[in-house]
Amino acid sequence: MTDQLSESLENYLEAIFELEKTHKVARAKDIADRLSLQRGSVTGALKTLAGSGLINYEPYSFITLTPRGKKIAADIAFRHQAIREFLINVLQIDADTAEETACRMEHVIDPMTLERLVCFIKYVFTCPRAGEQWIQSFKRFCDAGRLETEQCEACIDSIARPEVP
Amino acid sequence: MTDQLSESLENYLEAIFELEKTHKVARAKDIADRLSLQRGSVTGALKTLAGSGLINYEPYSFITLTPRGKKIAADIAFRHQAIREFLINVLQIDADTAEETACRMEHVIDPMTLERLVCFIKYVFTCPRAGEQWIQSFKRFCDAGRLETEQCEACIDSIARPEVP
DNA sequence: GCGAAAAGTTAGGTAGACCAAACTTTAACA
DNA sequence: TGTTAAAGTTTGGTCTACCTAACTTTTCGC
Repeated sequence: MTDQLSESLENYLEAIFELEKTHKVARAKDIADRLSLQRGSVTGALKTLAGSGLINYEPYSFITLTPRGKKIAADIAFRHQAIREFLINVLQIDADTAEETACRMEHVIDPMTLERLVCFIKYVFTCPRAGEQWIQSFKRFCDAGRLETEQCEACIDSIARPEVP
Repeated sequence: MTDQLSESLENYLEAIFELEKTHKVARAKDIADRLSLQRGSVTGALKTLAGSGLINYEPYSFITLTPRGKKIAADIAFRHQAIREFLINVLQIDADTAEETACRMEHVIDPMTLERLVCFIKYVFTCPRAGEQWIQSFKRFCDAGRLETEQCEACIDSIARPEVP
């Protein structure tokens, strides 16, 4: 009941969550397609999830999340989104790679790291010392393998100071 | 042969790698202890790894990594270390949590993300706009939930400009 | 409303990764 | 050097998560 879900079951729950959003209800076929599994594999997982009280499931009927299931699924989706944002906006990873990596990392990140990650993204785009310009410079740092020291002076001077009342 | 290792086998390889460093050779008992497994479980895994040419293994004898095994193990250890460093030095996660999270993430990070992560750590501690002071400010940002805007002016003025010849 | 296609389920099977317990080999020391 | 404890292995079993293929139910187009 309260024990935590396997990576596999988390994926099912996440798929149902997304399908509910786009299609109102989730069908076994769509879940199978989304996770690249055979239809037969889905049935067993649905029974497990229903047994844990996370989805409403009767044979040959539609599948919906219970309140408990929705809460957990939303949490998984949040983890996914936070990691994806970090990879894309901070590390400047391409969208496809970021998506795939987020799919794997979402199952292994702990609450503390998640919290800090979210906070860090916010910090980077809030603190005047960092920001979009600073991230663009990171991208060039990656390509060049070194800091463009000759532009440091101008870069530092360009920092916008926030108004303090 | 060339197919990639399961998370489980990566853990065995990493354990053997660390034990070789500290004890010269790895013994099945130590591997079992390190991974919190029963001795019986280790034997099977060792056969698999030997079959893949990653370790030297004869029944009742010591275990060592082959060159190929060592290369892979070193790569796993590098992934582990990079993630751990990021968590501790950038996100300011405590050492124990960072260690545990790195143990899980090392199996799912892709080469591109790893490269960028390593590069990002270097960037943060190289770019004058960031650095140790900036990270300390991040820590306060996490606790306070907001930027200490009233100190922005002084913070920006305190940035050390690198000498350019 | 009927028949075929699509969707869902069931049954039987495989593979990986583990465990517990019995058994074998090695090592240690008295 | 012989005995015994520790280390290593084997065996048989479990659990999860898949698959394929046969079968059942539902849905949809005519």
